[in-house]
Amino acid sequence: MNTSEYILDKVAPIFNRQGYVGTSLSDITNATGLTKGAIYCNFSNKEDLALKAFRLNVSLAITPLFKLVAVTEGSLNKLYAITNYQRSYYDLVKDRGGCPMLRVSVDAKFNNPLLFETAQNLSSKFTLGLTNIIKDGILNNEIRPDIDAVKNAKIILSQIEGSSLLSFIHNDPDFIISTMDFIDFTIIESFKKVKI
Amino acid sequence: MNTSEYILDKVAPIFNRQGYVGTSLSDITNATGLTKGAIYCNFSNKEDLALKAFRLNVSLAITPLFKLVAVTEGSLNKLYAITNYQRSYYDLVKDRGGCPMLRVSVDAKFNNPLLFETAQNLSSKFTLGLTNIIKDGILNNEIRPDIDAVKNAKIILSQIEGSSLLSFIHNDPDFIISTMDFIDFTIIESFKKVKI
DNA sequence: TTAATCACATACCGATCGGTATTTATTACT
DNA sequence: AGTAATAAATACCGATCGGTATGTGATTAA
Repeated sequence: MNTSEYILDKVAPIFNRQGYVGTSLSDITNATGLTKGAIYCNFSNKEDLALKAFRLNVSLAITPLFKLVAVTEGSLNKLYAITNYQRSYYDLVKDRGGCPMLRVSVDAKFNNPLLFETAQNLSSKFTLGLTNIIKDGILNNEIRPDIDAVKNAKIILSQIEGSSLLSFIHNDPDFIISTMDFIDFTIIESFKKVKI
Repeated sequence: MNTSEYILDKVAPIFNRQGYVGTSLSDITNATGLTKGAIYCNFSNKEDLALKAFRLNVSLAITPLFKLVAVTEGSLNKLYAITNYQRSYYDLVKDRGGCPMLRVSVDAKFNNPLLFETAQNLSSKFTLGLTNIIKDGILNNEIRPDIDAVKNAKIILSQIEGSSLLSFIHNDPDFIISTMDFIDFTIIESFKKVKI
């Protein structure tokens, strides 16, 4: 691990907990044990560091889910893989300040366009991914053809992000657990074709 | 409207858009046209101002919903009143920076315990309110007795907050609309007793 | 009429902000 | 061994931060 990676490793959770404006250069030098000279030798400025820290947080919290979905066969199985991944999401991110996409979306919308756009794109990718899973399921006769893929993708992602937020607010993973159970037993169940 | 109210009126949307640390005293003096002397004559410090600004944001965005629910008769009607209120929520808060409960929860958790606790209590009140609506519905024979009130309250609130966030991220009120339709036609519908 | 009070403005405080120029130590190459 | 390149430390910059002490003009009460 080189110095840049070391800095990101130490700093990424801080950015996610305290936000972009809430994290100062002295927070960063304290956490790394390095000086400002070292920081600015490895990153062009604070925004550059924040952006790469966000990418690291995403690669730890969300990218594994995308990879898991990619290697899972079948639309219904992909959906179950998502809810299953989310069940352990609270433990995964609780010490890092919760869901990075959520944090940056709220934090950066009105004062860091570049950072916000990155989070926005990630959210779009998530929505589109869900939509395509459902559409593919319809094409492959796994999912009823009368299911609205876009609508249901929006509903499911809303539940994922909302339950993540509320578990985070109340230190209660049951918001996620209950919501994922609901997605499994009610939403995904309603996707299934009636057996003849 | 006295000076304190005038300041809060001007400053509350800024706090909600930029967050607590993201809003400086000069932002405040610029927005109000007043000087620091006037601000500190009306509020003891920045945290005091932020807390009261949060309360104002809540009183404009969320309190009306609580009042609407209070004057609505019947558990199912109360639930429909909530989803109906949410349908116009995006327009209600879009210029003010989104849902204040969501904003402060994310923003204040690790650097402003007092502010965070206020948001946390509000969220608890919301969860408890939903739970009691469902419980009352069961007692009054409006809702099936096998419905888990706490679980469903958590699920519904997750959907409300999550869809609000995503509409806010994508400037697309349809996240809220689709999710509220889903709550109406699937969740609340499943609460209803089967007609004999 | 004058003294006290009040609300806000002005002027100032030390601390910290993000960022940079310079110096120093280490490594790599010839 | 000597030199160039690199990486981090040091020292410093102006601007801004939240907060306060003092000044001032209007209002009120005696």
